[in-house]
Formats: sequence, structure tokens, C-alpha cells
Amino acid sequence: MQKRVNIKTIADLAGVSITTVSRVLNGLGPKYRISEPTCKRIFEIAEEMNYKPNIIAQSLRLKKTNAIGLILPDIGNPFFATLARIITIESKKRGYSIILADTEDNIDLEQELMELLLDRNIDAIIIAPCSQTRSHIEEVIKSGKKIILVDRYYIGGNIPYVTTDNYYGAYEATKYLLQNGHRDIACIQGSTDTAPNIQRVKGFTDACKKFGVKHFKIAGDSFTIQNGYLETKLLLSSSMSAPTAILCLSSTILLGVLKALKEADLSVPDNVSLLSFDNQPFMDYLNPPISSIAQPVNEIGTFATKVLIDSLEEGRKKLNLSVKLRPQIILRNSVRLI
Amino acid sequence: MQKRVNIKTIADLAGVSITTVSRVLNGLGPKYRISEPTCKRIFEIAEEMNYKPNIIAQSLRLKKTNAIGLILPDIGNPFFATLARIITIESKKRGYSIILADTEDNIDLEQELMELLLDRNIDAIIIAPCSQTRSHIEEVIKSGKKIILVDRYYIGGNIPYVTTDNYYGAYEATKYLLQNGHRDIACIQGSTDTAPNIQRVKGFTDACKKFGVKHFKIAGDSFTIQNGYLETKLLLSSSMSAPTAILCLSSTILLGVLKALKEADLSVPDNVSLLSFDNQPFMDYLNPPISSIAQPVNEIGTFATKVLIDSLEEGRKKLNLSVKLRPQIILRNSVRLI
DNA sequence: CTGAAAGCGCTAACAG
DNA sequence: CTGTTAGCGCTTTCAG
Repeated sequence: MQKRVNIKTIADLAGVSITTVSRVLNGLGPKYRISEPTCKRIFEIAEEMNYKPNIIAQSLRLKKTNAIGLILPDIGNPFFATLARIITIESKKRGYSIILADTEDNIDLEQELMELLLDRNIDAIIIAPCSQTRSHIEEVIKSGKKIILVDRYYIGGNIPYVTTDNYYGAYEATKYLLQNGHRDIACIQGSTDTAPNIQRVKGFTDACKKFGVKHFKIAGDSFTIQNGYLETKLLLSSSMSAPTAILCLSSTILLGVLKALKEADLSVPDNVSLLSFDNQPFMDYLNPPISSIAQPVNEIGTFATKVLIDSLEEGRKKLNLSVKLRPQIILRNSVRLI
Repeated sequence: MQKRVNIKTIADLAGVSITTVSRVLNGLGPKYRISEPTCKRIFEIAEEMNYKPNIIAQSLRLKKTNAIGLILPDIGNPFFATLARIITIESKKRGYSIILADTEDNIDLEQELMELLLDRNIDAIIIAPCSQTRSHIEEVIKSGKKIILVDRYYIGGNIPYVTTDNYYGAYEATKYLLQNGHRDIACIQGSTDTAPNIQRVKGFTDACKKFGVKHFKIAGDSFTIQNGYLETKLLLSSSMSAPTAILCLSSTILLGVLKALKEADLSVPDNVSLLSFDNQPFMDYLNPPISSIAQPVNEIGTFATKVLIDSLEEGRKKLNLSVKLRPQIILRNSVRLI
């Protein structure tokens, strides 16, 4: 790896000015009608010297970094990991790099990390915010910087987002449980201040009501294994009869539920039927395989990235869209007909 | 969010030169014995105007970006996702940002992405390379850029790395199977051109030999669910007797094995005993829970990041270490005593 | 104690 | 068709 060579070296070697080199290398040769041989010579020298423009200098001059900040609540979570993978790969295809930040689902950290990214002059931000607190986001938008939300979004207002149709998913999933005869259903939820959770709970509630079901319960407050575990323990120990079915609002919650059921020696679906949001490969291999509501994570990542970069490059004034992609319910063997 | 203000504005407002502002804001006030009131005034104005230095301009001037390139084979894989999380969080604590790249386990992409990151003048690279091909890495090191390998590393040579003691893990795991009376063991491996896989196979083989076991088989060639599935199908269909135990070299392989066993109506551990590399939360909830070899992924990420940044800041000439951290075998109920 | 000026590497008026 | 020059925002030498 030879020492990095700059535009001046090329200019000297080619016996032209740096302006000419810059123009030729940026494909502006024809536009400025720079002579064929000159162009050719410059290209050759650049190639030979393995010239690569200094992106930092370009960024300073152009006020464009070709970098996108990606802010997620927890990269370790398989759902967000997949999202990060898609977004990284798609961005690269379009010539953008991803600067990654993990907020650990903490609003203070989220705000701090946003500042840090802004200091780096990233061109845009993709974020799954950890709560409904949105003042920091609104400020960014006011400043003219492009931003798009993925998965998590803000209810009301018009901050652009791409997410799952969580209401539909929860409604349909609940309907499926009801159609299988369940009338005593519990829903174990995640972070109550996030839009996906709110919509899922709404879908669940509406379906129950529509079917005239009175015995439904909503419990829990975080997208974690432990929350699923503890809430199930409570459900089972309550004096009321245990539910015949549980709707888990995330794959992590599901794992906790399974643990509690196992400890209580209850089997799925004989004693309790189960349905979970968030499809993960391992669900196919649990015993029994667990039916799930598969979020279109690839589509969310791909679409959000595409729309954002398009708007960046077309210089559209405002990015304004709210997209809810339908999830798919994957039926396995975790719900019993009663 | 007010328009970003620059050093000149502050200087004008404070009635001093930009030099003085730069010095004061960089904590060089005392060193240059700039008067107390001047310093105070500058700090106040900067605070009030919400001044943030332009990192791009700083980078150009200082030839330091405070950014680290992180190159992984597959961010979607839970193991690498966790690694990315740790590294991102640790780097942030030290004042560095992470620019993320996903090679999709493809050596050509790996090389291209490395170039791209280098073009961005990142200060250092953390990479889990996808194969033993290392010329591109060696060139980077020759150029003086700091680089450290995580998990995947190069056998022989002295490119610094932090990884799991894969040999130990596989040896101990195999010993455990042998001590439980198994004499007919299969090992389903991942990418054969990666150091972890090579070391694991070695540990497995050595343990078998040490115990005088002749019936052992090594199959497969990738860290995927499909590979685990297909190889198990083959093992079961072969004319030879099926193995009494299978050692899976990754959690993905395990999932494939489970699928094949289920299709063949074989149960764990009654018909086949199972042990898998890579501990994942869901393993606790499979039926039965699967014993696994837990890699110290947090320690790998934390340590690699720390060592790299330390060496960056102390300006040590050469980074030279090879660390193998011991994994922990987590016993559940997937191995039968025979 | 403070400032003027050079320059990091690049692009784009403006001027021929 | 090509070059001169200014300047992006910052740090740092050199000169008071």
C-alpha cells in the first residue's frame, strides 16, 4: 500500500493544473471539453499511482459526507441486527457508509448519540427511537437534515417512518386465537411508550372486543426475556384461572414465557396456546414450533434506505411518508383448537 | 437547532482571534497563559452559541477521524451482532465512532469494503475476516494503520487478534461427550477456511484420539442452518450406524441438526446427544435445553476495542498480541450417559 | 499573553 | 479548452 497520493501529485505528473485533474476525475472532462489525450493521460496516471480522493477534504468542501447515522435501541437484538445488516448493505450499494450507534434503549443516550452524529456532519439519520419523546428529532428536522424512522415511530405528527402494520398483525393473530376457541387470552407486552407496542395492544384489544370476549388481560412492560418470565409467573399464580392462550409481543418475551411454563410443567399447546410477534429461525425448532407474526424486516430496511437516499439525492424539500407493511402470520403448532 | 456556528463567529463575538478561541476551547488556555477573563468569556460565548467544532475540518487538519472501521461477515448472526454492540458501545466511551461494513462472508466484498473504509481515513480497523486470505490486511499493516482481528484470525504470522480458545472449547466439549460414554461422535463444522473452525476440529480430533476413539466423523462446510440440516440427513441415511452424539460448531448448525432429527423422529438426548458451540438465549428453551460452549463475546469485544484504542493513543509502534479467551461449557440436558 | 498566516486536499467561481 | 484563486473550518508555527 503505497503512501496516499493527492491531486497535486497527479497534476504535476500530468503537467496540468489540479483543476483539470479534478474535473477529469469527476467525469467532467467532456463537459469542459478537455482534450481526449489529456483525459486519458490523467486517468492513466491516477490509476498507476492508485490515486483515491481524500473523502474528508471532499466532505469539507462539499458539505456532504456520504455517511448516514444509524441509531438503534439494541444491536444485539436479532430484529435490529437484521435491520442493521440490510440497511448497511443497501446503503453501501448507493455509495453511503453507516455510522452506527446503540442507545441501549435509553433516551438520554439517544439524544447524546444524535448530537455526536450530527457533529460528524452525517447527511441523514435512520433511527428506531426508544420512546415517544421526540423534541430532539423535531429539532433536527427543523434544521433541514433528513431523518427517517424504522420500526419504532411517533404516533401523530408527520415524522416519516417505515414500520410493520402492527395493528393488523396483532388483530389477525388474536382473531386466529379466538377462532380456535380461546376466550381467555393474555397479552404480554413490551415497552409501553413505543408505537409498535401501542398498536399491537390496540389490535389485540379490538379483536377481543369484536368477538365479545371479556376475559383478556394485558401485562408486562418491556421487550425482554425476564419480563415474559415474570409476567407468566404472575398469570399462573393468580387466583383466576390461567389463560388458555398467550400472545407474546416479541420473541424475547416468548422465551421468558416458555421458561415459566416449563417450570410450571405446562405444555404447549396442550395446556397453553402461544403466538409470538417477531419471527426468528429458532422458533421452527422449539418443541412445539411456535407460530409467529413475521415482520417484514428486509422490506422495512430496504425501503427506508431507498426512500431516504432518493430524497437526499433528488433534494426533495421534505420527506413525508408513513408506511406500514403487513406482517405475515406463520402458522406452526403452538395453538390448540378448543 | 440553530444554524451551526463556527470558530470565527466566536472569535468575532469575543473580540479575539480565532487562534485564541481554538486554544481556549482545546484546553490550552493555561498553557498559553491566556487571561482568565478571556478564557471565561470565550467559554461562555461558545456555550451560548452552542458551538461545536466541525469534526470534518478537524479531521482534515489533524489527519485523525476518531472513527474505527468495523468489518464483519454477517451482522445478522447473533454472535456478530452482540460483538458489534459491545464494540460500538466501548468505542463510544472512548470517543470513537464505528463505521460498519458487512462482507456477507465474501472475500471480494471484504477487500472492497476495506478500501472504502481506508478512503474515509478511519484511524483503525476491527475485522473478523471471512477466510485465511490476508494480503489486503498485511498491506494495511505495512502502511502503518492499526488493525485488530476479532473471533476470526490468521493462523501463523503475527497479525494481532482476540478470540476464543476454540481448541480448548472443542477439546473439553468432546471430552465431556466421551466421559458420558459416547464412542461414535460426529462433528458438523462451518467454514473450513476460518481459524476458529480449524481449531475446533483439531480439539475434537485430538480428544477423540486421546481416548482411543476411532469412530469419529467430521462433516459439513458452513456456519448455516442448511448445512447442519443436510449433513445430519446424510449421517442418518448412511449405511453406517448413526452417531450417538453430534458436536455442532455453531448455533446455526445446531438448528439444522434439530430439524433433521425431528424429521427422523429421533429425540434428544435419548436417541442422539447434542452439544453446540455458541451459546444463545433460546438454547435454554429448546426441548431439551441444549448444552453449549459459550464464547466470551463480551470480553472479546471489550478487550479488542480497549487494546486497539490504547495503542492508537499511546502511539505504540506495533500492535502485537494474540489472545485466546477460554469459553465456558454450559451444561443443560442434551447429553445422555450411556 | 496574543495574532497573522500557512495549509490539510479538494471544488468551483471566474477569468481568460 | 485550461488555469488562477478563493475558501470549506480548523490547528499550529512563527513572530511579536
